[in-house]
Amino acid sequence: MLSNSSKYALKAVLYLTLHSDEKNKMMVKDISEKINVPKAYIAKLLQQLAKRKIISSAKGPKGGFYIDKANRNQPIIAIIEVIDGKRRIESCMLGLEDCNLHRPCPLHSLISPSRTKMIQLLESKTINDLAKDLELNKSFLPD
Amino acid sequence: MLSNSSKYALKAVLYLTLHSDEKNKMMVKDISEKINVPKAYIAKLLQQLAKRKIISSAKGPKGGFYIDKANRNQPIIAIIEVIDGKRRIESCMLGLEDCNLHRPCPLHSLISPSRTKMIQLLESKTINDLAKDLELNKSFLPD
DNA sequence: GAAAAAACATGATATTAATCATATTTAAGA
DNA sequence: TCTTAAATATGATTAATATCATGTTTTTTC
Ligand code: FES
Ligand code: FES
Repeated sequence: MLSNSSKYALKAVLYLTLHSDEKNKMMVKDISEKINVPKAYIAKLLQQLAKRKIISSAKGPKGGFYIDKANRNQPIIAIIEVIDGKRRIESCMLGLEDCNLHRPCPLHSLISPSRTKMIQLLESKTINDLAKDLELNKSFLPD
Repeated sequence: MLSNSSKYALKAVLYLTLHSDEKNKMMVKDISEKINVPKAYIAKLLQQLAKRKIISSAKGPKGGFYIDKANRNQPIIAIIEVIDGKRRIESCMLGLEDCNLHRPCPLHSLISPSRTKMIQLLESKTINDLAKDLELNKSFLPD
């Protein structure tokens, strides 16, 4: 469903949402340690996210990554789309080019409704929504 | 979600369900051509499925793979479990060891219900159920 | 009981995804 | 304006999947 990279990216973004803002930027090194993902690996992912404005960044001393107001209100799926691409999550279960309603594969009627639901939730829930759950101890960031 | 291998396996099993029985076995070569999957690749998958009794097989001249009555009534998920393993489909979205209800990851509440639903359907629908849909032109096997 | 036709077992190669490394650019602060 | 601290860009390596190849065993048929 999600690539490893997307999982890491999501962890990093949520961590940043809880622990950074315009005034408090975080360095790759610290993020990496806290979320337990190799530094060079998460660096690459964070750079991709920054380039696509999912998160914010500043170069130079006192620089780092952070999440600003606008970043916070983006849907979860934005992260996944940048890292995995839209296709991965929406593609046909049996490997058809597109999941085509006019010529559905044998699994389509079985799983399509559930998947559509999932995607809708990923589209409607924001980064901030998930961060709130974490703050309220309704959920937990895995090591 | 599903590996390529699982997708191929499922295609092959459904094709066999429609075109084989105890009296009419099919050789790898023919299956491979019909479902458009490389011969050596699908052969390996079919052998795994046969060893785990998901499908049937017979060696020697006039041998081949086929689906018998018992095979037909197995749940779809049996195929996926043999090829991908149970873990792949049930694992936590954020990469936790198990999807743990006592310490759910941030995505859990969002996607777990949909995923559970999907799994239940894969458990309850049989190979035969999907084959029926194909016969009635309610669904189609991808090339 | 020998020859051939099939699955079976095992291993090799190729492709993709995950991980690591390093040189370049930018901006802060002395 | 020089030094340094950070992200950025790019590419190299490693590991996991997907794909291909080939020798071995079983069973039919003559
Ligand atoms: S056509 Fe395959 S999942 Fe929709
Ligand atoms: S704990 Fe992550 S999906 Fe359930």
